[in-house]
Amino acid sequence: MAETPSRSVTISAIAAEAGVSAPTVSRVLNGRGDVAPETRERIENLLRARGYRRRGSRAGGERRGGERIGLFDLVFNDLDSPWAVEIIRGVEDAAHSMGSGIAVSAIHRQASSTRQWLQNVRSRASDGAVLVTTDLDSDLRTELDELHIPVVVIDPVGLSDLTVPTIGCTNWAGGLSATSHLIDLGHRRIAFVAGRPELWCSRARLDGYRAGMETAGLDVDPELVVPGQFDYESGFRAGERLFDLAEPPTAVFAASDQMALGVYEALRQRGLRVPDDVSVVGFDDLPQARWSSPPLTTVRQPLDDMGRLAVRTLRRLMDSEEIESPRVELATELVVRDSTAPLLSVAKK
Amino acid sequence: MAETPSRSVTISAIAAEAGVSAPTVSRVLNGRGDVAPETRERIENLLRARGYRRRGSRAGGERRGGERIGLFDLVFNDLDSPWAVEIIRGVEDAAHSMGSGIAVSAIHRQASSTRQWLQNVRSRASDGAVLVTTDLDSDLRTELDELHIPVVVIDPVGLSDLTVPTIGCTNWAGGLSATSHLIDLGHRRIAFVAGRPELWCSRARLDGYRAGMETAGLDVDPELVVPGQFDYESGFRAGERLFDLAEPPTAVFAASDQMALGVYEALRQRGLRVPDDVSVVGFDDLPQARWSSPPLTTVRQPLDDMGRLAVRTLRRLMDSEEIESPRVELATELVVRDSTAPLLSVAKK
DNA sequence: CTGAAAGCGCTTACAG
DNA sequence: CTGAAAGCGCTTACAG
Repeated sequence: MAETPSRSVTISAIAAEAGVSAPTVSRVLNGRGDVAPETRERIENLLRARGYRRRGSRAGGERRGGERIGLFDLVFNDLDSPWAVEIIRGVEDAAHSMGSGIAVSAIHRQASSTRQWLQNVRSRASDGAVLVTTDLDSDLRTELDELHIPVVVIDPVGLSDLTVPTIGCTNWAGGLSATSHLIDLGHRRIAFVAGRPELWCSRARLDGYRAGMETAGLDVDPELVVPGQFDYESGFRAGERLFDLAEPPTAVFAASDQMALGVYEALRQRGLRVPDDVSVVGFDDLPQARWSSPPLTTVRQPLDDMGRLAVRTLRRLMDSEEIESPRVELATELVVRDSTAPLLSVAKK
Repeated sequence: MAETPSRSVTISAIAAEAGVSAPTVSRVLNGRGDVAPETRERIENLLRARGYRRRGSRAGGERRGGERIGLFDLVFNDLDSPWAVEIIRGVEDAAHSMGSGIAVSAIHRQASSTRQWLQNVRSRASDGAVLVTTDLDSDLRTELDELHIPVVVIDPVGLSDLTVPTIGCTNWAGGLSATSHLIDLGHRRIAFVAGRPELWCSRARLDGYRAGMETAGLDVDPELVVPGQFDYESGFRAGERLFDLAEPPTAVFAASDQMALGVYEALRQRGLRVPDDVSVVGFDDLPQARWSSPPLTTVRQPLDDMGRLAVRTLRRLMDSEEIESPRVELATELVVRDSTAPLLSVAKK
């Protein structure tokens, strides 16, 4: 857990601890050349370990509650995630309404770049960071700890073992509601297109699907559970596979909107119509779900609310208030549009 | 034009000019209570006019080239623009590669909020701002000038009279290429769904369409030019109108992807198929163009490159280098996917 | 490569 | 409501 640095982690404090003078520490901080390598390293370590942050001439009495910069970091693995804007909107909105700004960045792939990025984050000394990431390796964790700012992870994907507060959504319940909706419409042969198998959310959505089927007394035909990777392409291939089956499904529940749209395309190429011939349900409720043809019935992940909650949690952490729970899951909600319809000729096995 | 503030706009300089002592200016800056209203106002005006920025104890010699904070502001009117992520990605990428971060914000609707937002921007004292906006009223312009930082406007929409550098794309040429593509496929009755009429880009795209038609010796049937607002809904209504015509078009060129997807839906509801029955072309190349069913042929606006260019331009402005031109337009490019097909039975009037 | 000294920009008690 | 004084955190010549 990143501890808020006890105030007065000043240059002279560091200098004293390192057994050098303040000017030397200053030189290290400003990347000046003339410092002995060992001295430099010793000081750098101390700087990181103590969570030193530039504070200019905030002299005299301390600002209560630790000084605020009015800036949060919002960090993505990659900015081309389809979720990105939704989350940015929520985070920006919450930050804005408490008078703060947000610095958005992406950890680009190369390791060198990560280092540079951390350097940036450190130098802008924001009040806290919201991470949106599927894999948070332990190196990065350590580095983040050394920033000594509160961190909250938004995790639409379901991470397992984190010591940071994380915000997710109810994947299992979402899977269940999508499946029940299709069953209520009379469907019996319902396929499931899974997400990336290494992520917990994929498993939770699958289990929700199974629970829905079993509760309705329906067997899950293993042929109808096909793998996917959350992206359009894998949804398309899953669709091809399902509708080349001898006995194809009458409804498909895809674990992401992108895959659902891939299924659309596979159906279109086979001359099958949504929802007349096949019902399709997605998961996420990305903006394009509303603009697809037909508009997609899907399980909404409240990404903007998750962003807002992340900022509020950060705020509480900054104020050293108690957090109720290290992991909070917001409710998903089934949004019924036009891609699902009652099964006309109830084709039972 | 925002002038880079001559260095040493210090608290004491302001104090001298206002005829008060430094502590008084300090009090104003920190929103302390005990300052006479007139004094406060006088000082505030001076602060803004001189472009005062907190500088902590950057003592002695000046950092050459004006000190860098390593942060750019990226400002949207609203974060729910479908362009937002693309631009964010480009700007983040360019900023990242020059070791800077980006602060993303939205000017929320209320006037009070704008004030608060400006306050934020001012206090984070970024190195420059990229604005993405369709209407930049003159009040906001003045305020921005008073920030004394370089500003570049990304304007996918075609503003008219600005004294700031703006970056756009070749709307007219894009309209022409889309239209020519359809004509090359044998289409003759080609409809155009226009964008928001008050924006220049709408006019440029329309003119490109007209130019394409006339060059091919085709008359533009006024019935086939229908109004739109760039959004999905208006595209849908335009589609309904076009295909309720006695003699409907065989191809539609919509001035935005969102409207093109609306046209898809109108066609679907009428049992018409894309591209078998009707060819459709969009404009923008948003991510969802690739994931629609069928994947949409569209005119690509290089939004990410526009973002990158904006940052590079800002950089040059910061270094007081010359800018080639106050307005640069990047090339659009026709991306052919599966929503356009040759007209089988050449139906000539 | 390092420190003692001087100095900058800013802020906070403390008077009035 | 305001200023003179003291002081903080940091940095830059300047010696050695």
